[in-house]
Amino acid sequence: MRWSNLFVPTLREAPAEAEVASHRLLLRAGFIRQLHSGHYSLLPLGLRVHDKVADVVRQEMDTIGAQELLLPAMHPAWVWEQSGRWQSMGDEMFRLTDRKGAEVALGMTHEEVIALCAREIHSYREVPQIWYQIQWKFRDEPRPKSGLLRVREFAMKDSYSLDIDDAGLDRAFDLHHAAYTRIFERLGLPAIAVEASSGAMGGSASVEFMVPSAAGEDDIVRCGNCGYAANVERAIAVVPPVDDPPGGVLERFATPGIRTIAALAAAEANASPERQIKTMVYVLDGQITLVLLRGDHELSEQKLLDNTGAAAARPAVAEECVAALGAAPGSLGAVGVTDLPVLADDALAGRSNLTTGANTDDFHFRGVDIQRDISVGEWLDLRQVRHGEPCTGCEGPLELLRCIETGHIFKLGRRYAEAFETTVMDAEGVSRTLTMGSYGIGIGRAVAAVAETHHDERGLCWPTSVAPYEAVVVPISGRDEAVTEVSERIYGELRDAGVEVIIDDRDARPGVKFSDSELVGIPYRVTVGPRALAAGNVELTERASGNTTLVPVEDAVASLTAARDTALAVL
RNA sequence: CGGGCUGUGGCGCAGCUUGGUCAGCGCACCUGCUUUGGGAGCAGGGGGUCGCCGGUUCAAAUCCGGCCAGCCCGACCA
Repeated sequence: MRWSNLFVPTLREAPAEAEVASHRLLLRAGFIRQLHSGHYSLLPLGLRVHDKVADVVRQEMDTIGAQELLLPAMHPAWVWEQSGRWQSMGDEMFRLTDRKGAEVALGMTHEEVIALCAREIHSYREVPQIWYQIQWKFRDEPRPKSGLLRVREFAMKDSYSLDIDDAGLDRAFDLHHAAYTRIFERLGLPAIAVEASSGAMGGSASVEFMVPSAAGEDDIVRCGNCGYAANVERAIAVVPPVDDPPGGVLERFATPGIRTIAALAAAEANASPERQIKTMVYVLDGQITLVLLRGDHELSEQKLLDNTGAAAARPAVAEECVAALGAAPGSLGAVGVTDLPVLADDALAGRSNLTTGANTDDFHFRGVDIQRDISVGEWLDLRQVRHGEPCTGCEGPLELLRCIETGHIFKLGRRYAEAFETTVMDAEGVSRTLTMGSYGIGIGRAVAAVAETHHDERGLCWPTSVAPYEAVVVPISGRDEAVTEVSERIYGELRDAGVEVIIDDRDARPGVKFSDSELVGIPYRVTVGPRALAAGNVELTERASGNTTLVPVEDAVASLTAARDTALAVL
């Protein structure tokens, strides 16, 4: 490809709306353009990277025996009604009406369609199956952001395993786990596999592949010592015990104007945050519920949902608190509350002589003994782990890491197969419902994650496995015939050698060509200039390291292909 | 959905407070000449209903109201 023919609209300055590195650089380097919030056009270079990422995924899926298919992006409403998700998906599903008045939706995922296809399987002899597709998915995200990281339409590789029993599902799950590990390695993504919440999908195992990045939206906890890793939605840590002074007598006292844990700690002796009870009022599936945590602990809403089985949780508004308890937030407590469900975090178990709100504005209780004074309905793990807390496995300090979720695998079980009566006959002639697993990788998000992980102040530094082109030949001084001749020759030979190469044949100054090739992030550059050429040499520059070596003209192609092959072998 | 910010040629911005020779600057683009190892120089040139609608006014990019869009934080989110 000749740069003069290539559509790469590079920008000297990044558009103001781009904040995170991948968004800025993908825009500046001419890979993507936004059409609308959450909807991006992939320009030629962007599509090449996208395709390469998809190909890596495809190869590794094929390696574990998965078969590619392609399912419709538009689904009739009844399919989603039959699985119960027409309602539960809510506003996140794009819905429209066709000319006949029939309701349809743009698919956000394909469990239903797969379960329907799988009805063609009739015998245990025909399983296991792993089917995958790379398909455009649509989700009406409340807030698209960060370029390709969170969008409303995107290509996703999703695969589905179909098995007759749990052992088969376990095997399919493990195959995917291994395949995903290889995929992210090949993409140059330092993904960490973490235990995750299954969320609304249910299921018995759930692992997310997380790439550390400040641009991410999820937090994970990791132990550098023993390797424990989990999404904060599930993570646990050792909570060092707190010594409560004995002899607490329940006593109400005035706390005028005090509304926060910190203010109470400052005003009252023996009421440091870890010796207070934080009372949060939540509405769980419509039911007002008190949620109790240690004063210095944070609630994890996902744990609240997961551990109660509730479908929806939201903090109660002040009016609801007053109506339910007689006081506004800041003076709330669970002492003596018997008409509402009370959930308490495990870290409060056995605690005594604590301080908490008295359900009268400007009053608190001291001397509270959880066991004696509060009717706890259920003890649960509800708190969010904090940076530096001891690992439950080895006591090593846990680190909290912000990450991009690039992959998620989990066991669905029989929910969808049951909804569509997807059954097979087993060896005994008994009808058995298939069990499914679901395994996703966002292709565009992976592209962004690679950009996020591989760039410097000059631009992108693509790993060779996904680079839009592998090499660029840069002739310096288009007027020098020897330079032109050697450049064209090397360009032709590289193409013949199977290298994806561009020649920057533009009538531009060297600085422009260097800057553009670095911004775009092509891994190898061959610079042909009169200076080196006079001694029979050209320069070979590696984008990522910036290292330049002089090589004789006749060795250039061999050196470059060797370097590329070495890089690809590792990926 | 709550909070904050922003909409002026392709990109980055100034102008708005104090309405009127303000539609302007840098980059990009076009033509010509020169130039060619890190985003060239000179000369000439093209391009903008100032997000949209309405109002105030002799006069609106500028003031007022409404709407729309985008970005950021939070909530939400297989």
